[in-house]
Amino acid sequence: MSSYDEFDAFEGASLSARAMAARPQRYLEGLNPEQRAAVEKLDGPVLMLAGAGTGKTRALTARIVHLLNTGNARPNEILAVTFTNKAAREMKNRVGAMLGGQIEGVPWLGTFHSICVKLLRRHAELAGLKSNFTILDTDDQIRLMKQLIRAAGIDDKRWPARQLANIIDGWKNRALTPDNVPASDGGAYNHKGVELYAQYQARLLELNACDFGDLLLHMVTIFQNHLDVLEQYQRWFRFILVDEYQDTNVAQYLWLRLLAQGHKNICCVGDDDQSIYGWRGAEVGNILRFEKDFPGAHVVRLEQNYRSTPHILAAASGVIDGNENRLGKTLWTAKEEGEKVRLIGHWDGEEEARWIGDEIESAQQGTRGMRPMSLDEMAILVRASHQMRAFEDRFLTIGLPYRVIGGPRFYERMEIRDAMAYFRVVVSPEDDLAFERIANTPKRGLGDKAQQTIQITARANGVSLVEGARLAVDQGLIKGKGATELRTLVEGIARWHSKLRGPRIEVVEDDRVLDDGVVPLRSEYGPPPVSHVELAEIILDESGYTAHWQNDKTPEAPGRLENLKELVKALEGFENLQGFLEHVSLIMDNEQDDAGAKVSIMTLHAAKGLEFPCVFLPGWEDGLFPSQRSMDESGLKGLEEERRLAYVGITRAEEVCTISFAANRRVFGQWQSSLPSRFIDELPEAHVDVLTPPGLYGGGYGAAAPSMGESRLHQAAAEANVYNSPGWKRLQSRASERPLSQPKETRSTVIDLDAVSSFTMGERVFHQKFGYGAVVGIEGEKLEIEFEKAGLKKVISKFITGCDDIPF
DNA sequence: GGCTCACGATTTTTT
DNA sequence: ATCGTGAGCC
Repeated sequence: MSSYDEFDAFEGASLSARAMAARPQRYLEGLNPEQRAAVEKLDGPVLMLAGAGTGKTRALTARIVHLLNTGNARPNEILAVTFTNKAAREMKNRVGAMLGGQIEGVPWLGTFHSICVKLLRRHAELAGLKSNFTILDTDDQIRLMKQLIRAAGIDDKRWPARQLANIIDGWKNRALTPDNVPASDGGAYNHKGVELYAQYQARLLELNACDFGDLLLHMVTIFQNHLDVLEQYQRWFRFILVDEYQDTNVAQYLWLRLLAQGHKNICCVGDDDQSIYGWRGAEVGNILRFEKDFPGAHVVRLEQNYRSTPHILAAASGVIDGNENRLGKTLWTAKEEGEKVRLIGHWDGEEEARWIGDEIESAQQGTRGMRPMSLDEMAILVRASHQMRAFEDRFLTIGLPYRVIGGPRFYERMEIRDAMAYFRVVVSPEDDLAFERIANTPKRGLGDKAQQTIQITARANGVSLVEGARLAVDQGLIKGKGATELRTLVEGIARWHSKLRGPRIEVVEDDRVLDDGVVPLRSEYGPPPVSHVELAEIILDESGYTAHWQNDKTPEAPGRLENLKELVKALEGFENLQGFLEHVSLIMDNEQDDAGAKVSIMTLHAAKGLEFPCVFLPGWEDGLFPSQRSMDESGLKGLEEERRLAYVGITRAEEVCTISFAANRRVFGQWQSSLPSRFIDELPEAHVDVLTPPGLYGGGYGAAAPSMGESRLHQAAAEANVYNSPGWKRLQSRASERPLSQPKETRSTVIDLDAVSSFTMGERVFHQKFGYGAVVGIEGEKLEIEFEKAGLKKVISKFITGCDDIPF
C-alpha cells in the first residue's frame, strides 16, 4: 500500500517504472519509522541527521535500493559519495546484496576523489591537463614543493615544505585558486605562500599531474567556468546522496551544491556531533546550514541507537551536551541497563597500560558476571598515537595479541613507493617525479651532481628526465660507474615499457560518454608479450631493486621483501599495470587480514564508524585529551571538536566502556603530572562507576571512592593529586617497581604452552617488532633479550624466532 | 657516496 | 625518548 502511495507522488512515471514499483520491498522491512521516512522521501533536499549507531548506512543503502526498485532512477543517474574507500565498498556491497544481482551496481557510487578523477579524466583539457594525468600523493607533493622552495632561494629548514603543503592544501580545501586567495592570507609562509602556490600549480600542469586537492578544485573550477559541462551533469545526476556530510570541506560543498542545483534531489547524511575533522578543512557549518542552503529541506532525525546500553548513551549525551553549536538530537535505546561507564585513575601511564592489560585478560575469562569476551571485541582508543606505545610494550611483555589500526599504510611504505615509482616510469616515461625517486635507488653511483646534470640536460632539450638521462649519457656529460648504470637503467625502462603492450591493432572510435557511466577503454593493442604480473617481477629484478633489499642486513629488510611480494600479488587482481596504478593512487588502504583474535589499538579518529562490545578510553587528562594544542590553536572551536571526539569515543562501546587517566605521564621524555580531563567532570555521575586503582587496597583513594555520594566525580578524580604527595610517590614507586612476575602474572594463563623454551643463553634471535638481538636471560617462556636496536626487553618466547644463519 | 652526529619536532589523517 | 633529516666528515 504505502509503496503505491509514495509512488503516486511521482507524476508521469512510465509504465515500466510503475511495474517495478510493484516489486516486493523487503529492504523496507525492519526499518524504524524515521529510517523509513528518510528512505521514502525521494524528491527534494533531505537531511538525515543520524546519531551514532542509529543505522545510517542501512537507511542510506535502502534509499539507493528504493530509488532503483521504484524505477525513479536508473543506476547511472544516482551519484552517491562517501569519504573513504571503505565506506564506498561497504555501501556497494550492501546495495548489491539488497538488489540480489538484479542490477550490476551503481557506477557513480564512490569517494569524492574517485568520482572526481572519473570526471576530470573526461574534461582534463579544461583544467590544462591531459586525460592521462598522474595523481601525486603527499610525498611527491612535498618533494616538488621543496624543489620550488629551494629554487626561490628560501631556506627550507626555516620554512619547511611540509608547512607550505599544509597551507596550500588548506586553500584547496576552501576551493581557492592562487588568484583567489584572500589578501588576509597573504602573509602565509613568509609572504611567499601565494606565489609558491601559483608556481606549484604551474609545475603540476607541466608534469601533467595533480594532487588530491586538485581533483576537487579542478572540477569545481570547471563547473563554475563551463556552464555546459555543469548542466550536462546536473541533468545526469538526478539523485545525489552524501555520506558523512559533516566532514565535507568548502570545495566538496561547492561541488555538491553545483551539481544539486539541477534536480535538487540531494540527500545528505551526517551527524554534527561526530564532526572531528575540522583540522583538515571539514566545515561543521555545512551541515548546520543545510536547511538554509537547500530551502524546503526535509529533516529526518535518526535517534534510536542500536549499539550501546543506556548508561553508555547517557554518559555520551552528558558530555556532548556541553557543546553550543548543535542541531540537537536525543539518542535513546531499547536495550537493557547494563554496566555503568567505568572510571579509574592511575599513578602513571605504565600502570594504566598494565591495568588495562589485566582487565583485558580477565574480560577474556569473563569476570564479575560478565560474559567472556574475545579479544576481537575489545578496543583501546587513544587521542594521540604516541599513547599506543605504552600498550604495545605492555602487551608484548605479557604476550597479549594486539593489532594497531591506522599507522603507516601499506602503500606508504618506502619499498612499496619505490616499486610503484618503477612501475610509474615504465608506464609513463615522462613521469619525472617517479624517475627522480628511482634514478639512484638502488644506489647507482649517481650523486647530486649527476642528478643535476640530468635535470639540466632534460630542461635544455625540453624532454623528460628519462630522455634527459639518455642524452646526458650519450653526450658523455656523466662519466664512470654512474654513466654505465644509468645507461642500463634507461635501456631497462625502454625495454620494460615495450613489454606493456603487444602490437598495435585497428580501433573503432567509440564516443559513448555517459550512458553507462563509464568511459569505455578500448584496447588499441594486441596482448602483451608477458603478463603485467610477470613484468612487475622482471622490473623489480632487472633493476636490481629486489637484490638491494636482499643484500640489506637491517632487521626490516625481510619484511620489506615480504611487502614487495605482496605488492606483486596484489597486481593479480588487475587487468594491467596502468589500472593498478590508478587504483593505488586513490585507494591507499591497508587491509590487515591477519588471523587470530587480537585487541585493537587505534586513535579515536580511526575508530569513527566502528563499534566494540568493550572499549577502553585511556589518557583522559587535560592537555592530552582535550589536546592542549587543539585548544591553543582553535580555542572554543577546538575544545568543542575535542568534546565531539570524546562523544565518538564513548559511543563506540556497546556493553562496557572504561575511561581512565593517569596522574603522571612521560611526554617527550619528560615526566609530567596532569589533572584529569575536564570531560570527566562532564560525565553524568549517575551513569558512572568509580573503580579503585590497583595496589591501593584500603588506601586513601580506594576508601574515598565508595563514600563519594554527593561529592562530584571531579573530587574523586582530583584525588589523583594525592599522588603528588611524597608519601604516595614512595608507595607507588615501590608498587610499580614490583617484579612483573608477581600476582598479576599468575593469572596469565593465556600464554602459549607449546612454546617450550628452546632458546639458549647468548643465542641470536629475531623479533617482529624489535629486530635482532641476543638472549641474555631465560625465565621459563619469558626471555630477556638485548636487542641490537631496541635495547633490553622482556619478551614471551612465542614472539621470538631463532636465526640459524649467523652464529652470534 | 656513505656514514655519523647533532638538531629539531612531536595530534588527529583520507584521498 | 625517539625518530627523521641534513650537514659535515671520511
